[in-house]
Order: sequence, then structure tokens, then C-alpha cells
Amino acid sequence: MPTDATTAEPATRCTLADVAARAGVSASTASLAFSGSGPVSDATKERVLTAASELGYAGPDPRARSLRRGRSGIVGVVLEERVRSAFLDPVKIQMLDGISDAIAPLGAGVLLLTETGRGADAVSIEDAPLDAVVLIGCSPRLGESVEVLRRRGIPAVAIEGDPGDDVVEIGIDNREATRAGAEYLRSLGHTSVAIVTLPFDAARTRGPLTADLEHAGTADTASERLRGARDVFPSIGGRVAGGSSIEEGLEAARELLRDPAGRPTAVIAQSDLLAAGVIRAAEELGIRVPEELSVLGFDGIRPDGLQADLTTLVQPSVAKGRAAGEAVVRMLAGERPESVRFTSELHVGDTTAPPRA
Amino acid sequence: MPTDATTAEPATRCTLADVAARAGVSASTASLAFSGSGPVSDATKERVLTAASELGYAGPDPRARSLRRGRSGIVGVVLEERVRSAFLDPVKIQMLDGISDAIAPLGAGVLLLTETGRGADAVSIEDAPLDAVVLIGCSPRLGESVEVLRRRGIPAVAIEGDPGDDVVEIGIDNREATRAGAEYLRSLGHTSVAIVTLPFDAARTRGPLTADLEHAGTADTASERLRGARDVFPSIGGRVAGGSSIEEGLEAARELLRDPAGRPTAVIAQSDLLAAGVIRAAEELGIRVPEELSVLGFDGIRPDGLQADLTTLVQPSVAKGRAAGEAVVRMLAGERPESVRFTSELHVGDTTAPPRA
DNA sequence: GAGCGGGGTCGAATCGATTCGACTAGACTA
DNA sequence: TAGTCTAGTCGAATCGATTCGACCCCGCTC
Repeated sequence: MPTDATTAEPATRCTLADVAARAGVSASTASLAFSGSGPVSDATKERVLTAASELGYAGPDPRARSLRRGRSGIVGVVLEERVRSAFLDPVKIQMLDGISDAIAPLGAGVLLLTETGRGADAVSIEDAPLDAVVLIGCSPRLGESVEVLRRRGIPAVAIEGDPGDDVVEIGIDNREATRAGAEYLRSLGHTSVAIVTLPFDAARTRGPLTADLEHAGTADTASERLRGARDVFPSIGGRVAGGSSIEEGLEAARELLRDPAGRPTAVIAQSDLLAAGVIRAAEELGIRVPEELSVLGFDGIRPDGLQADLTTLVQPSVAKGRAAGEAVVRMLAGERPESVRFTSELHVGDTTAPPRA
Repeated sequence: MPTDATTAEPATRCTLADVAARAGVSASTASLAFSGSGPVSDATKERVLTAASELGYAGPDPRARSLRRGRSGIVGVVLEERVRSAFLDPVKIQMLDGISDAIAPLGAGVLLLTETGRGADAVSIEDAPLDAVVLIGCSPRLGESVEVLRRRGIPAVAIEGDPGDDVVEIGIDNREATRAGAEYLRSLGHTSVAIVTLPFDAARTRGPLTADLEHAGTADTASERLRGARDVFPSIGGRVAGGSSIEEGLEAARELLRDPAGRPTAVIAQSDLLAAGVIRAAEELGIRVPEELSVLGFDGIRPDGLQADLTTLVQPSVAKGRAAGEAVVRMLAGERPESVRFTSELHVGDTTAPPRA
């Protein structure tokens, strides 16, 4: 009797064995009929399928299937922060898009994971049925994650941040790109330049850019971009933001621009969102951009609510995601893909200009 | 011998049984030692844990665990469209945020699913190890999805769109809200009003708003909002967009505003993104907003790049997501949560004004 | 000292499907 | 007609952990 929509669930859901029994075949044959891999006569197949629909059988249980097959069809994507903040960052979304695009042929889904501490109640990298993992973001905790995955034997790909060892990495030329941007500023005539960086440590400590903070850090992206700036302006100073957001940029820039005396003529922001915050701070303080202050961003997204055409270093976010996805597909196929390094390009908008004499 | 970082994986990964053997206890005891549920002497526990770390055991296999326990710790979120487009819609992101927030105490992760056709190669609602599912969006395919889930015995919650029967639904007052907005337009003096709707059918057919299209449709949201507009402007006409995006709004509005003779003095857009597109179309055509054209949106997000303060119907997106997540948690706990209906609020911005005499 | 209770451990069944090797009939060849 | 082959089917082992009931032994009580 088919289950009625309004009745409670049957005491026990029906299994492949039930279907097989009803069709008068063995469980193995029924399995073959469903998976299609193996010789089964059309008549038998039909009988099995009929029995299944009569019983309201919803197909093989994915849990059992994945235990037997050793594959779950799920690729984890680790976002360093909470899901909410990751989605505020357009760069992450673009990468996620690239990833889900690239793994589609694998028939796998994307499981969102966050880097909460171990043993937390949220599902984590330690206990989720994953076939592979993509680590997104310049996470200081990368080392731990990689170690966990290695123990579990799960292939991993990292986007940004040095995972070390033999983990495939998808990155960009953070240092060179920033240097190019800094050189552009110098070519405009700027000599008094400050920087607003991404956080250096896991705690996301914000504050003035000190040697302490800088060296305690493990965040590759922030360090590399800073190095690029130092290549051109060796003694550059500035502030460390607590993350990539307009709000953080605003806060950092308020400090940076507060004192009219020591005010820089240009600010290098390590992300477009930070740059947008810097611009907003300038507006607050009545400082005109780019006449009185040049602002350089990084990423190449269009921050929400910013009408200026930001001068920035455009990185191929979607391509990065796609490359990561493709690497996952290859690893699952037993290959050993190479790391990839993309290059960024300077886009000159209207937020940079020569400094006022 | 512990696995060296550089060696290939051991032929077979080690299992709980291996650990138990090494610790000199039975598999059952080892399991107890790991899960902590059951009486195990401290000495034994210690021995097991030691053996595990010596062997490089990474903890129980989640696949086996979920088979036995019948829970996978994964909640699916079905986005009707591709992942990429879903993330372009700020409303969806906000709901997703609310969901992931609410299910956190469950210790479950969020698996992104898209409503691709059956049997597609992508992981789907039919074969993913899910404990529960949240259906997002006014999907015409909702019926099929609900049926699949019912067969599989997976609890479901729908956000927007009438899932029918006994499925919990989280919604808003689409009709009443739109009516309120329309009444506001009428109170300003508008009588010639057009509408740009969301798609009515699964194929996302775009074009003029005809009775055919309208009635063939199964998309609850579009229909309800249209009804609300009809409550005030019974003979309202307009165009059906192919989705919620600035691009679609732009395209629809070009048609709508092309002919200066029959041009409406106000446009009701069924989403803020569509509204942003309408405004952009007006700019293209040299029509001033709000002096020559009033535009009303729906959602309460700030569309990217739109500097106007959109007059719109603000819906509580995050709260909707959170309510859905909470419903999931309750269902998994064996309760039967109630459906929830939120209300939207009219926000008067600067895109609406009385029509020119 | 016999009886009793309970902490600690173990065996074995179980979750549900997949898959490999074996087996059976019927078709086809020599 | 005996022998070979193949398509179709079945049994049984397997994936790895969890869990229920049984069991044992030690300490306590009367």
C-alpha cells in the first residue's frame, strides 16, 4: 500500500532488500537494476522499478552508498570566518562560484564549513563526510586544518595562504601586484604614503602597524602585499584592520587621517572594501579624493555604495575558484595537479591623482 | 609506525578496529572511548587514545557513523537557480545567513543544492545525505521537490512559495505589502501604473504580462504580489522579468518606457534589483526619477551601484532564514513547528513622488 | 560466606547498499 | 551431441562504526 500523504511515516523506511523481495529478485540484482552498472535483463529491471514505486522506495540510501563506495559526493569549502561575513565579501562569493562551477561535472555538492575551533558543536573539517576540501582565505589556522585533512586522507586545495608541504595552492602575485600599484603611486609623485592592511594574526588584532604585529603574523596575504608596498616605500607605516570590510577600513582611516599635519597623500588599502572605507573616512573629514588623497584598492570588485571608480589591483577571483575546483576534480581522479599562480592587473580609476604641491 | 608526511597514503587507512587491536580492547570499547557515551575506565580510555594517535587514526569515519546513527549532520539548502546567481541576490544571502545561524546549535553544516533536473550529474535533493532541507525561493518546481523529500522521509521547510500539505512554510505578507505600496502610490496621485514582475513559470519566460503567462504560473510570490497591486490598480499591466536582477529589470523597463505616449507615471517592481534596473532604464531614456517616474521596489536591500534611496517594501530576510533554521531544529527534535508569516514595511525613500500634472 | 549490585568490557547484530566471484541456463560452434 | 561461451542472477563478504544485551568480577551488605 502506497504511503498516504497525510499518514505518519511507516515504522521503518523501506530498503533495497524490501524492493528486491517484492520483485522476487535478490538484493544484488536490485542494486544492479538501480545503478545500471552490470548486466540486467530489461524485464527484471522493469520489475524492480515497478516494485520500488509501489513501495514508495526513494532510491538507495546515500549514507550506505557512501560508506560502501568510499565517496560521499561532497566537497567542503572552508571559510575562515562565519558564513555571514564570508558572504559580505564579494571576492569570496566569486571564488565560491568558480568552485561550484568547476566541480559540477564531479556530481558533488558544496558543503560550507567554517573554521571554528576543534570539538565545537558545529560540523567541522574533522567530522564531515568529505571527498575533498578547498581552504579559502589567508587563514593563520591553515596549518592545523591541513594536518587534520592529511590524517583523514582527504585531498585539499588552498586558495591564498601558504599551506606548506605538498598541498596544491592557488594564489596570485600579491607582492608583485602591490609593488606595481605602489610604483604607480610613486610615479604620480607620492612620497608620503600609508597602508591599511588585512589582519596578520588569528585574533584579527587591529591597531597601528607595528613590527610586533607584523612579525607575529602568519597571514601570508597581508604580509606579501605589505612586502610589495615596502619594495617601493621601504618605511611605509599605517594601520592593521580587523578584517576586510568597509567598516574596518573606515575605522582604520579615521586614525590615519585624523592629524592634518602628518597626513599621507595616498593610502594603499589591501582590499577594495577597505579602500571604500578609507574613502568614506575621507568624506567624513572633508578630504577630497583624489585631489587631496589618493586611494588604491585591491581585488577589483565594485564595493556596494561606492560611486567612485576605484583605482585597484584586479585579481581573477572567479578563475581562482575555478582553478581550485579543477584541481579537486583532478586529485579525485588520482592525478597530482600543479599549484597555480594568477597575476593581477592595475586598473586605474578616478581615486588616484598626483599629490597637491 | 606513524605515517610520514611525505610518504604515500597507507594502503588502507586505519580503522577503529585497528586502534582497538593495538590498545588491546574490543572494537566496542574503543568506540565507547571515542564517543564518550558509556562507562569506560580512565585507564582504558587513555590506552585507546594513545593507540589512536600512534596509528595516526583520525577519528571515526563519518560515513560509517552516519549510516549507523541515521543522521548525517547536514542540512541542505535548495536554491532554485545556480549557485552563482543565488549569491547575486542579497536577499538569498541574508536568508542563508539566518539559516546557518539558526542551525548552528544542531552541529550541522549547510550543503548548497540547486534545483537541477532529476538524474543530472550534480548532487541533488534525491541523493545527498541530508537530515533536513530548506527550500528557498518561490520555485515553481516546489511540488516535485517536496514529493521527493516526502518519499525519502526528510523533513522540509519552505521559504516563500506554497509547498502545500503539511510542509512548514516561512513567508511574508506579499499581497498585503504590495497593496500597501500600491496604495501609497495612489495616495500620491498615480493612476497610470505599470508592474515588472518576477517570473511565473519554471522556464522563467519573460515578456509582456499576459493572462496566459499569469495563469500558467505556479510561482506564488509573483502571483501574490501581483494580486496586491491589482487590489489597488485592478487593470494594471506590465512585463514579466526572467529573474530578479538589475539586468532583467533594465530589459523589462526599456520595453515598458519606450513609448512616450503610453508611458506610466509609476512602476511597481517586484524586487529591489528589478527596481534598480528600472531606474537605470529611466536614466538611459532621460526620464527623471522621481519627478517623471516613481519607482517602488520590494525587499529592502541596497542594490549595488544604486545611489538613490529606493522606496521599497522592506522584508525581514535574515529573520526569515533564522525562522526556517529554527523550524528545522525543532523538526529534528521531533516537534511539529508552526508556519510563520512575517510582515513587510513600507520604506519611503526618494524614488517616489507625485506625478507631474 | 552467600547474595547482590553495578562498573567495565566484550560479542554479535545492525545500519543499507555494493561488488566480486560463482553459478545456471540457454545459444552457438565444431 | 558434446563443449564453449555469455548474459543474467545470486550469495556472501564488505564498508566502519554503533549499540544492545550478556557477562564477569569485585566489593559491599546482611
